[in-house]
Amino acid sequence: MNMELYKSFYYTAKYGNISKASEHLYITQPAVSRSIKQLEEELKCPLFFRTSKGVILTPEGEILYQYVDQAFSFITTGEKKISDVKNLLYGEIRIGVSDTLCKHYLIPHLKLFNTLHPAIKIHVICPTTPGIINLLKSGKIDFGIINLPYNDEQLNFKSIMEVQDCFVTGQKYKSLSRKAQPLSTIIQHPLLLLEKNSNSRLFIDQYFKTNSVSVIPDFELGNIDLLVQFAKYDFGIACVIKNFVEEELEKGRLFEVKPIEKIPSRHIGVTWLKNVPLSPAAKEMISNLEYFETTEF
Amino acid sequence: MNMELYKSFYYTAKYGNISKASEHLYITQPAVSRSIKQLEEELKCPLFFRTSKGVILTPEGEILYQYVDQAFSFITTGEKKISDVKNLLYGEIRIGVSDTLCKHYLIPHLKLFNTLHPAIKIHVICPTTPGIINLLKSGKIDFGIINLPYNDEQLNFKSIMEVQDCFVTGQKYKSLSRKAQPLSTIIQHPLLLLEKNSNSRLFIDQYFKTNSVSVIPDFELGNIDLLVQFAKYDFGIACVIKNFVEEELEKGRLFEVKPIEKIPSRHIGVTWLKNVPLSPAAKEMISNLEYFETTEF
DNA sequence: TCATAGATATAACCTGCCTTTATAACAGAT
DNA sequence: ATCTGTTATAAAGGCAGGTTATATCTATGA
Repeated sequence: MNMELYKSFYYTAKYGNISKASEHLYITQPAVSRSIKQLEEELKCPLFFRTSKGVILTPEGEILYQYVDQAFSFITTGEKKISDVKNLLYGEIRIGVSDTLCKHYLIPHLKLFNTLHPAIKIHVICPTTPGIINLLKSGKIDFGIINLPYNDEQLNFKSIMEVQDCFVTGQKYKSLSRKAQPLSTIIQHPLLLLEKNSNSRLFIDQYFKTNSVSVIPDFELGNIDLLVQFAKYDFGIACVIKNFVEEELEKGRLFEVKPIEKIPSRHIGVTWLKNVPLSPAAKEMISNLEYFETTEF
Repeated sequence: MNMELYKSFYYTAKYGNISKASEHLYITQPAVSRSIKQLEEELKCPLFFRTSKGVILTPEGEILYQYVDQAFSFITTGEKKISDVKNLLYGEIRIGVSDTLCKHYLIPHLKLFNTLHPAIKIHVICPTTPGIINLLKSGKIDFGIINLPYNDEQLNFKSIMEVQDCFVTGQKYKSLSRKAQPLSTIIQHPLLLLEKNSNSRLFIDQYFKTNSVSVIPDFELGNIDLLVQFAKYDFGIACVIKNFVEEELEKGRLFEVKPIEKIPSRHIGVTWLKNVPLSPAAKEMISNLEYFETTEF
């Protein structure tokens, strides 16, 4: 059954007038006239009484119209929703992000995004980096926020923030912060590092390796907040992202222990599937991420 | 927006596979492929992820599909309803008919029709003959059942039963029933006739006029049942339709007074608008009417 | 690693349907 | 009687959309 015929039927029924319908359809009257005739033939059923003032639905036409009318309003709302999606008036974004980045980077940003686009629903899930990659590839999230570098053929990456790792400590080892220390000195103190499954830990391990030191941390913790807490309570020297502890350093609650061998800076990035187009909402959020300033503790 | 595109979209989404969709649409795969592309262009929005195993709806496509799916099932049920109407599995019939014809002719027929077509709703309205004509012309009823003859350019008529008027009486005037009486004798007794607004009354008045008698009835009643009751209670001689009082005559509760001047037979007929096609259900009922036997009191 | 199967995309061609044009027929209204 | 607005009909023509042929991609299995 040709759906185009129903378009003629719909407008003709709506206006009770084939000529009016043809105007709204931007085609000529005979075209509509014939479409209706064709529909009537295919349904084997007259749908309109023809009069000299227009047309009137037959009882059968009336019945059909009830359904066709509904059908068309569904199509129309469907199209409206799609246009809303494009205009960020409707939609949802699913984000995968680690605990730390969620707290220190994403949350403040989400707050802004939400005030700009209140109709967009946002889901956040906080697994490890490999978990994020899996969720991405199985289509469960739109994009992930991870620590770079990361290599994957199927993924796009975009740096959204440059971060600098650093060593921090509490009162007990404050003296070390007076001047830069050789890495070999630093590692003689108790060390607080992230757990082995994190990308950040891989990065810092690489740094130790590059500088030919072998490290066995005294504590391996799940996120930066815990590292900071342990450092404050003088359990040792923690390796954390400096950008996220600036306030603690300024207010003298933590002290930076600078190694002579500089830790290279690295990047936080957003990543998404190459072969899958992003939704307009996700695109919008990603494009905003890079311009956004992180906040402190 | 071209509705045909949604047909391709619908089947492709349903089967997650453009090739499968093309089979169901009885067109080739590139045709469907292009239709979808066109729809995506018109909505300015990708609707499917293409994979090597088929296609998967994008989030926007998913949203659209919810609406399109609904729309299509409305169209489908609409078409189903129309087919039901044709097969007398759905529909309604609105009938205009006088009290008397309703009781003695129509009701028994409706009972049969209803057992044959239980899904058809039937509305009966019982106005006078002019009322029936008005309802017809204003589209409020599908057909009327009236006493013929009746003349109207806009109407079709079809005789469905031949009826014979007759004079009947109770015990009091029983003696008149022994042999045929001259009309002049009959009218010297109290007469019971229908009210002046009825077609039947016009007919019998015409009969009196033809036979050059002038009649002033003692009672003018609204329907045949009342005439029969009054006759039984010896109020006089009633003029009624013989077909509807056969049982009363047989059982000796009424007696026929035969006039020498025979009353011409007349017809009950069904009438409907010329320029408006009848619904299948109405057509079916009308075609059955003529074959149906009337019942007695 | 290569070949295969099954999916979609692309390009060119061409056909048939649908639109347009032009006209008739009809009903009300002026 | 004429004019206006309605639908129906017939003929002609153009283009939307279908077909054919081919490319490309990706899993899958030998």
